Amino acid sequence: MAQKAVTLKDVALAANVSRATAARALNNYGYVGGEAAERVLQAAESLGYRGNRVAQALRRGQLPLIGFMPGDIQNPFFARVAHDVDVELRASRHNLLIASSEEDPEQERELLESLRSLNVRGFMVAPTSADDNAHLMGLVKEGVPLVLIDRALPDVACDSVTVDNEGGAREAVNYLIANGHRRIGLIQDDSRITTARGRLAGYLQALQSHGIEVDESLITVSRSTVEYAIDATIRLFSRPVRPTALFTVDSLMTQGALLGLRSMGLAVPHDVSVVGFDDFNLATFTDPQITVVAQPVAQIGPLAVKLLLQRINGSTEPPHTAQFPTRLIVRGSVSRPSGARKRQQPAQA
Amino acid sequence: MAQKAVTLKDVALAANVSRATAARALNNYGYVGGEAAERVLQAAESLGYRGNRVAQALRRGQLPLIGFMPGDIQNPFFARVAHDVDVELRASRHNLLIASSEEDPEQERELLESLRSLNVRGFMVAPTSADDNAHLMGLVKEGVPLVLIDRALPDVACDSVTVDNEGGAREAVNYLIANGHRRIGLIQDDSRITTARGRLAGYLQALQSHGIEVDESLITVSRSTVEYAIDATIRLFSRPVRPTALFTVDSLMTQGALLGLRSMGLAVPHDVSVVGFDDFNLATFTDPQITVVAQPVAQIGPLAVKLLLQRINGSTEPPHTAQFPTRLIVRGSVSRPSGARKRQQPAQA
DNA sequence: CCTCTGTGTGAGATCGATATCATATTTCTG
DNA sequence: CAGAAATATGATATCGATCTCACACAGAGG
Repeated sequence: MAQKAVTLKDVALAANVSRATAARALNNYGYVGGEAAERVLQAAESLGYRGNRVAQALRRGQLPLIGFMPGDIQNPFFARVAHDVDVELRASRHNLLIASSEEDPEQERELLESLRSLNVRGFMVAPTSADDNAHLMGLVKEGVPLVLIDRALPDVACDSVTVDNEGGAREAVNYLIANGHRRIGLIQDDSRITTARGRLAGYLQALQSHGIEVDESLITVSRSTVEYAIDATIRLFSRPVRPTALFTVDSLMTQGALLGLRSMGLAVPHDVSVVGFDDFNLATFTDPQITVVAQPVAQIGPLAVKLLLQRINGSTEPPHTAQFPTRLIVRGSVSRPSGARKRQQPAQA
Repeated sequence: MAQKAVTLKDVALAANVSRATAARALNNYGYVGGEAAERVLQAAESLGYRGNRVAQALRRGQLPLIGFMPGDIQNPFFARVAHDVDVELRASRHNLLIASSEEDPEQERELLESLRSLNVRGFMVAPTSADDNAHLMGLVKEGVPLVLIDRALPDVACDSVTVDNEGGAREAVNYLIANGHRRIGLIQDDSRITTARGRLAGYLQALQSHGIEVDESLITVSRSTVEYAIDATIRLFSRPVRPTALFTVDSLMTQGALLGLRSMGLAVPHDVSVVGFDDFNLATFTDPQITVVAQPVAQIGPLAVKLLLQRINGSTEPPHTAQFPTRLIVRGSVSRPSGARKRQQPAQA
């Protein structure tokens, strides 16, 4: 099929010089005669010489590629980060290899292996599991540049760019509590995932600091897709005693929750108050507008790239763990519980 | 930094055989003694031999990579396709290189060049421009496997997987006309993009087939992001004579339009009816639910992969141009125009 | 006992780019 | 004008995996 590409040898031949001289002319290093250089450049141009990045990579041991491994590229959060990373990386002539782990630790490991053997320059990973990460520690030990995005791992000594999950969740739930809610549902990711843990921790802290007993039955796990979240919501709200409020840990789940509630005929915020982690496009178009914990998405990709490039360029600084603050954006999806049992809520007045 | 990886040579040394024998044992071909093979496998295992895909690629001239070039990975449509492609490709041990063209033909060309020199096995491209595509024709001429996604190009003789843009748009606009609208706004992409052209054509056909004169001032161009679409909407609806209905050509623009209309205090569908191309998660949560032209997104990625792999495996069939039908999903965002001048709409009753 | 075939193995070439080294030529310096 | 320094160039090794080739040695058949 594909006719073979023009190689340095072809160029050298056409310019009537050796490969060595041709290489020197093209990459301008060493001594090259002006006239010879001219002929080489000319030949390269007319033959459409492109260079073979694979051969170059073999020579210098690395491909100018970055492996990007989100949980799911369809999540707008990761899509945004991927986009920003792609753009930033362009400046340093790297390309982006994207491979979703699909939140499967096994797949994460395998993909990492496979990209590793491609001599990728570095990785940006949103680790699927908080515990099971010998493979990541291995990377670090071998000195492979690695930046964790969205999810930090204390065990893995590398750079990370995250968000204050615990604080954000706490603020959200505090806000619900301040509005008189005590039965607050939580729809969260698989608890392997560190962000899920952080957000759960924030949820628990908020409840406990207000002396509200934690009811395990209000905590539901869902995959991070709209469809799963719809199911989870329906499950949660089909129980005999319903939550009066709901906190969802990412935007796809928030959307799923909204759709689930609607399908059950429950009105937001009349029947159920909702706060979601991560803002989304239509949060202000829904009726009511949705109150969310916003993350500074736009800052994550660029910072991650900066850190990664520093490592690639040999920085041996101690790991830099950036954690951005979140911001509660109050809109209209929270009100006081309608059928509230007043006695249980002394702080309400 | 990164300590050097285990090479075949190391394995051979450890197993006390030559590189040739080690290679034979690992890839089982040719004659290898049972005992020697055993030792090699053992050594490879214990040393953690991974193989160097770059060296392999140099040898056989290709990297098991596919270049995927969407207009914007943040568009849920492309994110979905990318995800599906990623998953499908995994089965044939290929990885996905994603690089957004950001709808810039120049960038598309450059990225293509740069991925080309990586000896990528094939490309999936959503071409940014309908006209300016010598670079893609070049690829085809050189026999590089290429599948166009979402946007076909008649000039480029290669496989493509698209959707019936013209028909979908026509159906949408016909539906608006059937509901009594005659001043129908259009928010569309840059007209370089073939999908924009197709959808525009459908829009025009619908109008013309009903004898409605086309008013250029109702056609607005926006980039495909929520933000740009908000602006475009506001611009469109700030003109003295407003459209009574709006057709938007992709889901991000639909969302932007909804937000823009809301910001102007225009209610859907009371003041403005809306139909959007491409369905989206929250289309059924908004109030009203949004009527859309749905595309069979889930089918695009898998088919594109199938076609591309066939090419990679040497198929020389004539180009296969798949075009999926669209489906109008009627929800609640269209009603009869409120201030309609009845006289002009004889067909309304 | 001596070919012939089937096994098993290593040496070395190859893929394409690049860096090192050695070898010319100049050109300059004293 | 000798010798040093600068310039220009080509041979060749290298990166790691793979494959061809040639060679060894076994047992089989004559």
